[in-house]
Amino acid sequence: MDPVERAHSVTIRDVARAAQVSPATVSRVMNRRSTVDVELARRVQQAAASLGYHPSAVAQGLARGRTDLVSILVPDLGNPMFQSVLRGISRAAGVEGYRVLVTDSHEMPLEEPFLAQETRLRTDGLVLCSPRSHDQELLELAGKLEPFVLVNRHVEGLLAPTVAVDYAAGIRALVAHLAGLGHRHVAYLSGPMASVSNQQRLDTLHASAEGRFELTVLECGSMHEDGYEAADRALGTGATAIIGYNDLVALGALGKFHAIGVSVPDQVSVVGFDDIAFARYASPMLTTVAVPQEALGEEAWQRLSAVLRGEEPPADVCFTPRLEVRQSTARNPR
Amino acid sequence: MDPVERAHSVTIRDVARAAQVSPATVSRVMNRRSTVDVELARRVQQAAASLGYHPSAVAQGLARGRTDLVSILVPDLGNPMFQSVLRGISRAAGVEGYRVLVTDSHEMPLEEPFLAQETRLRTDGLVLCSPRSHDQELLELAGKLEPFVLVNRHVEGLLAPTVAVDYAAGIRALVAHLAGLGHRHVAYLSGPMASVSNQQRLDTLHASAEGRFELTVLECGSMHEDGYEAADRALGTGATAIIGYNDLVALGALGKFHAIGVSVPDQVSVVGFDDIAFARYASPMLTTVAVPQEALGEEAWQRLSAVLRGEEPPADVCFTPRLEVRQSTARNPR
DNA sequence: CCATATGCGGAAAGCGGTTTCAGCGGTGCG
DNA sequence: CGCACCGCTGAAACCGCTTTCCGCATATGG
Repeated sequence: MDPVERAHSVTIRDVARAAQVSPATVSRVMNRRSTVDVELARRVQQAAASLGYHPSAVAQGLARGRTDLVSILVPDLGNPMFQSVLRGISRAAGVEGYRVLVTDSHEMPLEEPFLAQETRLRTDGLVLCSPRSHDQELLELAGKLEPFVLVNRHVEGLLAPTVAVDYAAGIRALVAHLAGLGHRHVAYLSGPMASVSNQQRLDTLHASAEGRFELTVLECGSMHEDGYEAADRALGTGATAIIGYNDLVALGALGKFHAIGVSVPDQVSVVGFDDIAFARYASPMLTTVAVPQEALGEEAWQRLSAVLRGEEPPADVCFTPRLEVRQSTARNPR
Repeated sequence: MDPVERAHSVTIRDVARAAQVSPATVSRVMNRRSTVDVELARRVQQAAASLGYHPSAVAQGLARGRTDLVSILVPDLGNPMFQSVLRGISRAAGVEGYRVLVTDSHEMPLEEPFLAQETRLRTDGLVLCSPRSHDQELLELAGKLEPFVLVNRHVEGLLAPTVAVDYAAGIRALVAHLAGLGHRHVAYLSGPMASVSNQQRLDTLHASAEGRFELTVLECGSMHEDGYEAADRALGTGATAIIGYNDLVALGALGKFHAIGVSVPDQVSVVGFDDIAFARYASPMLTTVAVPQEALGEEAWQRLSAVLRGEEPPADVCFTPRLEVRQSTARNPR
């Protein structure tokens, strides 16, 4: 009764009382369920409006067994690549009335399983974006994560819908490009060592560089600063071309070269991965392997959405990235 | 009973039954509330573990009247500025066990009130980031949004905790810098016309440019592409310096100039706002007004957190941005 | 040794909705 | 005119968990 103590929101019962109907009827009106007498409906609408009633999403969630929320877990919210995927999902999900809960694992693979489970518990489904955990861990976790979809990662034996990118093809295109420009020594600025996608790129790189050029691998990281810091180390190896783990790293290297007066691509070529928006606006414009980022998110949502509706999700998709040759690569000057 | 039909998750009752205790006791054990006999506790723990029990966040939310979720509404998830703020909030909130629900209004001021309310309904609190709506609208909405905090925007007469940036000071520093370099004609690439912050910058710009240089305003936008597209238009006005609405716009212009062979800063100076990470890595490195982005998010969380705990939030804070002079500005060549 | 304080655990009442089910009056048809 | 059916509404169960309240058993003090 105490108005101070009960600052709480107005409930369906309050509306029912005001409109002199039962809560059931209010619920029906609010949800346009079975037909309700037009006069009653009007009374309910009016009561709801004048009381400023809004149904509690939490209570609805409990009653309906559905929250209209989905989670997405990314390794680094600071990476435009994941931001784009997030945008893609967020936009597509929004159209169907779903909202998105974001969790950032801050590139800490060990935290990932816990975070994934924790965030999943709060929503109806989950999108795992470039998970850094091991296959084994994901397989064990799968049961508790369902329904979920996997983005940017294929896990053998996992039944979850997957939206992936054929990075191997991207690597091969990159290698062919650099070899074609006459480069005989290439440095790879490696991503987080724990990252599976880094491992894959590394394997493919080794395999396809074989016989074409010498490959030097330098531990680096996944962010701007890492690339910036590693750039001159890479140059020191004598490499004439540098492959960044992703665009962030490549752009970081670009920045460093500019700062120390090393000309790209005249003295050294630089390439990245992802084709984030800034790759096109950097100077020189970054040659990179273009991944359809928003489409990745969009496709991920299509699959999650289907599963949530109890339907069969579309078949797994694997985008073949496109080599985007711009200005940061040129013929080997030596 | 049918295992197919009841694929549903295991509830607290299942655990209670398995451990031969009441649901109340299970709850107590799970929440380490009042002391429970160690033997019983063990039984419960074990039952929970073996059944793979995890309490339903939704049910907890309803029962406790608290979701441990907060919302954040941003005008453009694609803007690194907001991503940083989001990171700041997300990180700070995470420490206290809160997760973040993100909503992107896609620079559509008219949608904002609806989205704000909608997203607020699902959580315990809201962070409104650079809202584009009018003061009036926000004032009317305030009651239904509480508790919330305002970032990057001050609204007269609004009691909500506010974390702001003194853009006027930034503008003045910028104007002084450009005037000091001898620029007599400056073009402003205006942000979304509906945006309040754009309006403010415009006003301050007009006021402080008075008597120092001629100011031409061009409608532009808030994104990369907008800046890219507007760059040569700006050059066409005869301006020797260009102020972008934000870094995205400025970097877009930089990209265009590079593409068409206009040298920055030799032929034209370019400055932006925010100091997103890429500003430092662009070439030439962008002169800009640096806003402490993650700190903005962090401070916002401190205030929201206090209100959620029922405490008095810290006083409003207003960061004074710092002019970050880099390489994209130089003396007027004419 | 009895009365009172103390602590632990279960029953039950919510939290704020949705949904099933049954009752009610009214209509159509035989 | 009576019966079956139909559409609309309210009562009540339920979603899964928390928390108050109460009873019981044991420890404690007089």
